[in-house]
Amino acid sequence: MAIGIKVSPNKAFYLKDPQETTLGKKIIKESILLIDEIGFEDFNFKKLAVQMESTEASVYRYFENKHMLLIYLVSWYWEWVSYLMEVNTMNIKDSKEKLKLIIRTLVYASKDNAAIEFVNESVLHRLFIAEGTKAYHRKTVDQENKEGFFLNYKELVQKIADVILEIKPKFPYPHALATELFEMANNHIYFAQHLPRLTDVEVVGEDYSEVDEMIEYFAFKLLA
Amino acid sequence: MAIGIKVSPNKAFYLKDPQETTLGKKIIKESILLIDEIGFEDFNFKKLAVQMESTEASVYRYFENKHMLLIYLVSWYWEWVSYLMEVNTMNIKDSKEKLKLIIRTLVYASKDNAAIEFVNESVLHRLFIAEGTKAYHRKTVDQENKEGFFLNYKELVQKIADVILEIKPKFPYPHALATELFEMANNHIYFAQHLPRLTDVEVVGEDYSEVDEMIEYFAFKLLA
DNA sequence: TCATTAATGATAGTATTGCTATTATACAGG
DNA sequence: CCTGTATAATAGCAATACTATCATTAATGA
Repeated sequence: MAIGIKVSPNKAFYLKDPQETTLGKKIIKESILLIDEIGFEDFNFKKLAVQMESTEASVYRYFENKHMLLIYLVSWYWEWVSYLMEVNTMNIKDSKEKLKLIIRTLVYASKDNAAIEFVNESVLHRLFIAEGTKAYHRKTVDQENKEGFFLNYKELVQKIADVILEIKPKFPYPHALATELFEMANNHIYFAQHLPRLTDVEVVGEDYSEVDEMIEYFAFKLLA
Repeated sequence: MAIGIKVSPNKAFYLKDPQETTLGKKIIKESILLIDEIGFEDFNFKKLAVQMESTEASVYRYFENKHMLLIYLVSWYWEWVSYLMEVNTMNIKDSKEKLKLIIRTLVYASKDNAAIEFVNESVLHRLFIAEGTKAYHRKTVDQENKEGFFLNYKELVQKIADVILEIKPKFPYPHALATELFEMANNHIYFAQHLPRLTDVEVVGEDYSEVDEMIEYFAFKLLA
């Protein structure tokens, strides 16, 4: 996300646009750090206010509750990855090469970058891996879906699916494969770090190359 | 799970074995129904007590908190699927046929069956699809993993991985593929029902056949 | 049959969470 | 300098997440 570019999550996510004010940006910045640190279950607006040296009431002026804040952050992540994908595949002609670069983007989403200064994308990536699915695994999913809460995810998947179809126009499951590539990237980074017997790859520090290799293997085997 | 067979989740999950008493069984039975109905976020022991016509304090004698109850239920599900897999592939010689039956089991886990009378496996399946990942996407995952909370999942994955290796001994990612088959089954049933643009399959009522077909396609393409 | 114990129910109470309301202060634009 | 807007400070309330105590019942067994 080049400097000056603004990520634009759905207006329905917030009561007041956090990107418009200093306090709002601080909420985004600090909530990412705090959720990453203590986990979404233990996170609340009181703790966030303390960490920000602001007040609970002020945070509530921006977001209805912590679920809406998570939706906002997760949506930001989807948009951010979409953007990275675009940038990284720009001017690439070969579809297979494009898919490789897409996979690399999904795995290494956090790659440092001239990004929005108040968002630590690397931490956001980790947050998404750990908490992302909680955004849509709720009883409210259908209503929220109607209101467009997950559009960014769908657009991301559509973009990947388009490339899949460029490679193999008759592939019967382009969206499902796109979704799986994205989910696999996140899942197997998490499994490698926390439940290693559920995977075959290792992650050492920031080195996700084995995950990248594996997903490439899966993708191209399926599209062979 | 033939009548008389007892599922045996880790003792560390509970304060007092719920399978040993009438009230305990009622907690299992009613909590599955209530979580399925209102979602895990809104679920609490007070509401469960009301639904059971018991008291909050009584529920707390069995489970430390709702997270531990979820771990118990999820673990039950993993064990139940493991058991079904065994039964369904018993006496099957051909490894490919075995994998097909395993996939069918993962997708149709809820298939009615001479099961434990106080657990509605069909509802448990739905609950797992919606809430399952919340059991291990928590800050406590490493500690809980050490205490063996996820052994049932690992054993399930190992069983599938063994069959994968029977089919293709040199397949480089047997555990990851096993995990993905399981995760895909759950994800795409959920996506088909709630976020259809993330997948290519349709689920109509209880008919998961398109999911089954798709996962078979993925698995055998990868093992070709 | 009585005494003992274990399980549950009934009730109460405390600390924290989730959220709303009110007023005061600061400070930015006209 | 005035006026509106954003934030801070504070309070408060209802719900949640437990814990403790005691009474009641059921089951066990001497």
